[in-house]
Amino acid sequence: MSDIHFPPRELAVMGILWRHGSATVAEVRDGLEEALAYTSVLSALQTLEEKGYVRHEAEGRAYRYFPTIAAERAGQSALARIRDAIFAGSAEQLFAQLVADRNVSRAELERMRALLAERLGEAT
Amino acid sequence: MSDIHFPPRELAVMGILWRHGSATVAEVRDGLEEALAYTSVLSALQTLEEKGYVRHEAEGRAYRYFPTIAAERAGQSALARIRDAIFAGSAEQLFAQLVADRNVSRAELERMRALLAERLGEAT
DNA sequence: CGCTGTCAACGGGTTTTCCCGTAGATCGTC
DNA sequence: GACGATCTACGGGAAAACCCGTTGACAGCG
Repeated sequence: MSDIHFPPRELAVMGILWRHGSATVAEVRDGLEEALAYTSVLSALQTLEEKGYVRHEAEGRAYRYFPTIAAERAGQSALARIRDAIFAGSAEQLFAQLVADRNVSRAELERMRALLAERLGEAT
Repeated sequence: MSDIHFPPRELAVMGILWRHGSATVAEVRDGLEEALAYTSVLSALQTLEEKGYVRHEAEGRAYRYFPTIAAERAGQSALARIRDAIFAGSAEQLFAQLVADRNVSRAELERMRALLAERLGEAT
């Protein structure tokens, strides 16, 4: 039910916070692919805070921003949306597309297999 | 590089086109969860057409709309984006989140396993 | 022919997203 | 204390997304 949706720029910012755990405005700015003005990054953070996806603490003279939503939860929501809209509700089709990517390493595929075996081994 | 991104409403519309292969305005409207005015749906289709994600053919007095982009391609792009932003670039983590969903059936999991075995069996 | 229903085009209003300049506060330094 | 660097708050402009009313076209029907 949680209808979480991040527009492109805000998602990019959240991505950096998830990777780092937390970050200052300057750190987010450095992490961003596109070179934005300092105030632009700050604005993004502020709107995210307004939406409740982020909070901040004072750190010295600056603010340190923390995600208030776990990456897993955002991921769950995003995957469900993609599954339903793009893959006609089929997790299997989604998976097929995922592993069709030539860039996924053999090691990764093997760990997926292990994960799958574990999941399949569970009691019904 | 293909930076495909569909805002929520447009994604919902595309989803219906992908499911049906094609659809008239009325059909899209019926398929949508939210009850929108006819003209609102038409507008969405027209902006999608403007962006080149959709085209139309005359069908009787009405138009029939077709997606011009394959669901697989949109899916590839969407998955890459959430993998990078939410799962720190790890397809494995994304996969873990996918199968963590209690709603994926055992049958689906088994087909994933088969798919994975096939993919792993390929020559390096 | 006139009425009714369906359709696409158009335009406009509102909200959201995006980007940044300016202003004001604060800290360290000379 | 003046200066420069760094930071947040604020506001505003531009574009995108969203939602729909109105209009005019056209087809079927009595």
